[in-house]
Amino acid sequence: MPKDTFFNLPEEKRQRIIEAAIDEFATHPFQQARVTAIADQAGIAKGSFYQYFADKKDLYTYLMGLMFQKKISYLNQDLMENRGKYPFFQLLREVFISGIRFAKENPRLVPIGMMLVNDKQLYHEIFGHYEDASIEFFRKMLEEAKDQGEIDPVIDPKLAATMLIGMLYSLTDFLIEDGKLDLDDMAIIDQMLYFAENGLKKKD
Amino acid sequence: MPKDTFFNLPEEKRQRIIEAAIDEFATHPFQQARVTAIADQAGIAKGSFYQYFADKKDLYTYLMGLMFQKKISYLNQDLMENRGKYPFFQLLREVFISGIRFAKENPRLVPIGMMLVNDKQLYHEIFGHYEDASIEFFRKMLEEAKDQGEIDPVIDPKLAATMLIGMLYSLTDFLIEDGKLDLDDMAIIDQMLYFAENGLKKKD
Amino acid sequence: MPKDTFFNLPEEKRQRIIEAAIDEFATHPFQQARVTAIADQAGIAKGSFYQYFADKKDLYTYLMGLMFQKKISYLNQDLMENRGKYPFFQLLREVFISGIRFAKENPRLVPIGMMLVNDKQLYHEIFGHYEDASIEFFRKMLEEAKDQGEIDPVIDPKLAATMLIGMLYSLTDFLIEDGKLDLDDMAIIDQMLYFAENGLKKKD
Amino acid sequence: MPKDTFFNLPEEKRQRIIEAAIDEFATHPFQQARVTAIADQAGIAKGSFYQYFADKKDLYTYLMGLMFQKKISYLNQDLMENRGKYPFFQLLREVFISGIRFAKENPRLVPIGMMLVNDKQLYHEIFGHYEDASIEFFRKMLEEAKDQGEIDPVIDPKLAATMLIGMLYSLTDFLIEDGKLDLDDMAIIDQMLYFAENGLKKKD
DNA sequence: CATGAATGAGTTTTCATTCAT
DNA sequence: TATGAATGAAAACTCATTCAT
Repeated sequence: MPKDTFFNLPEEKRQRIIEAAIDEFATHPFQQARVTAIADQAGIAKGSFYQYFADKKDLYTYLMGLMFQKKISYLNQDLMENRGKYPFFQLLREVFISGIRFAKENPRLVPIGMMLVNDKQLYHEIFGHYEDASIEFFRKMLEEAKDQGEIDPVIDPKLAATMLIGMLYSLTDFLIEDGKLDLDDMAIIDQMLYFAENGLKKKD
Repeated sequence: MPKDTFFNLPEEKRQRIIEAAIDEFATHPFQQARVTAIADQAGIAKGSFYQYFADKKDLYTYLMGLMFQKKISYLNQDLMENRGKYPFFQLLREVFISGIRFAKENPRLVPIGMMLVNDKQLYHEIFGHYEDASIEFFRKMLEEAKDQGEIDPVIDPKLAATMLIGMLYSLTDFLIEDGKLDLDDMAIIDQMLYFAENGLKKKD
Repeated sequence: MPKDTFFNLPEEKRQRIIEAAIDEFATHPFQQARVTAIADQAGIAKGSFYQYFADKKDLYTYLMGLMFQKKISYLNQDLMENRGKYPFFQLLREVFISGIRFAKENPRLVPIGMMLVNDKQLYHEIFGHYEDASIEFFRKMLEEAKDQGEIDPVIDPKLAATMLIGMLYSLTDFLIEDGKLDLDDMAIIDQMLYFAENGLKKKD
Repeated sequence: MPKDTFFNLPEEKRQRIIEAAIDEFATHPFQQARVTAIADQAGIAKGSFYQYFADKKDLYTYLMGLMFQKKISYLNQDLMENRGKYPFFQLLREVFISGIRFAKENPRLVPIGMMLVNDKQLYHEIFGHYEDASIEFFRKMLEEAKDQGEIDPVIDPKLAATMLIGMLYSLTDFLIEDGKLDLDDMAIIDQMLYFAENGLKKKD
């Protein structure tokens, strides 16, 4: 956790530091990211950095927390809280939409997340050793949908969750590099859903 | 490219160096990987390293080339060369099988690939700016299959290629961490194929 | 010297600062001692510290003065003022007793003194270049005792003073680490005196 | 332990480094001593320092080892090995002589030892937690002499050992600062011995 | 070819002290 | 007077690369 001094800072300065940190972490993996670059970019003294944060990881962890919250905030809360009442594929659409909106509106955050996912060591230091949260999230949804008879009974929920996550990651990564896909966002979501729905739904 | 001196080395020594490099790059992202560690592990002098390679990246690039070739070598050559003659989903099964076999038999190579994919900067320095090869490969296969009427006409080949790649990546990553999935390799491939086939095939 | 602001402080706050300083200097040599730790421990703002003291050394010097006074205060004043009237070895006993009582009752002050004695540079900056006061004190006492015929005439007073000081230092250092000696304080003093007396007194 | 690279260095360079280290550690407590100063003084690059030693403590520990050996080497080996055959006070004289010769001939080493003795933490990290070696050494000698009837039975060996050490330390410290004592070395030893002998020997 | 010592730029982190409010 | 944010000069340590032998 950042120190009190950080939270006592004027909003504007705090933002400058956060933006500078995002810039650095979006372009360098954690170990390569330089405190000096962040301080310079934010226009603060190197020493000040350590008035606000215990060390590089402290800032990084804080940032990951913010990112996580932000990502969550893109999900339609009503749908998530009452997910029992909605059909699975509507929920899935909702999740796809929020994931892609998040990526589009926060393109610099995507590579940070990607790098973290790839640095298993760091990931566990920050989020502990419980199972990858997103996979768990999808797995549960699939399990419930299977019980409701919406999903093909031969499908293994964990495997399917892993595949859905993979699709989503790969796609958002692809999306934020300009011009890699000609389709507009809605078309992409429709195709993903079409693919997933036909792939997973119960055959009659 | 490594220098001639490297290729003049006795096979055994060359292998030792390559193995040492794989060890280091499998456990550290490129920038973090230490030339010293590789030299020590290979039992050569640090100075010798620079007799064989221009610098760290030279070795890394060479390694990526070897890896690429090895990966290719897992594909059934007959199938690939005559791919016009086989149905798409049989080809896809073949690719899935080879991908998973490669990952299972070369688990240290998987994280190296993952890390590289994540370091866009480095990736482009090494493979240039042409499109991601694997996506291109799948896209073409899908394109042809679409022409043959095997694939649902509403499917966008590039998008579908991206999704298939994503699934495969996510899964191999998952696979090499022991115990993350209870299914055996064949069951995994069957499920992936079942999912992909239902998701992509032409509906009647 | 501390600034006026320090002496205008309410007694209680002044004490808190002094205690905090003792804590810090007892556990860290001067250079290692941190102003921040003292301020934190005393519950004052870092800036306030510099309202009270010119710098770290200012506080340290002040503390050494207090310590010196306190040490003196353990000496039986009557005996010291009229030391001409008492036999040397009674005075010596008195000094030993006061030295050990001081160490026992102010264990945190002992290491501070030890560290200072060991940092010649700092010692001279604080106490100037006049001869070590304690040695001088003993030397004079011995000189007088020699004139009175209590001390063996072959004894060199300055050398003997140095040896007595050495014994006393070494012992107090030893004493404050629990369990290093099984004897009780009085037995220790008796032995020291027995040793010193036989070593120094005039033989007949 | 220094790395092999250090021992492979030409004698002359190794000496330069050792001398530079002694200079730095003689004038600064361990924490205050600067690697940069040592490297500069020795005329080597900062990076080279870390080719030779794991870190600052590595060099320091090595130095303490050298110092210890050197100190031992000043003792008359015959006397020490056959100490059962010699009277206690002759042995003591021998130890005093060697201690003072060592200090006189290696004046820069004395403050290093003093500082180490005063940094309990560091001392234990380097020499482990066994009892202070010099005190033990004297204690045993006294014990044996007591059994031989050379020492006054009321004397506590451990306490006496501590006092002897204290005298010796205090004196060597005093000695190396020029002009602090007018006596020549032999006179000093004679006085110390005269003092100790009268203080400790069995009264008839 | 092989060796391994030498280099120094670059990185994180610490902390006494200053200064604006 | 009190505060606590800001500063920057150090310090330890790392490592790719060069170079003399």
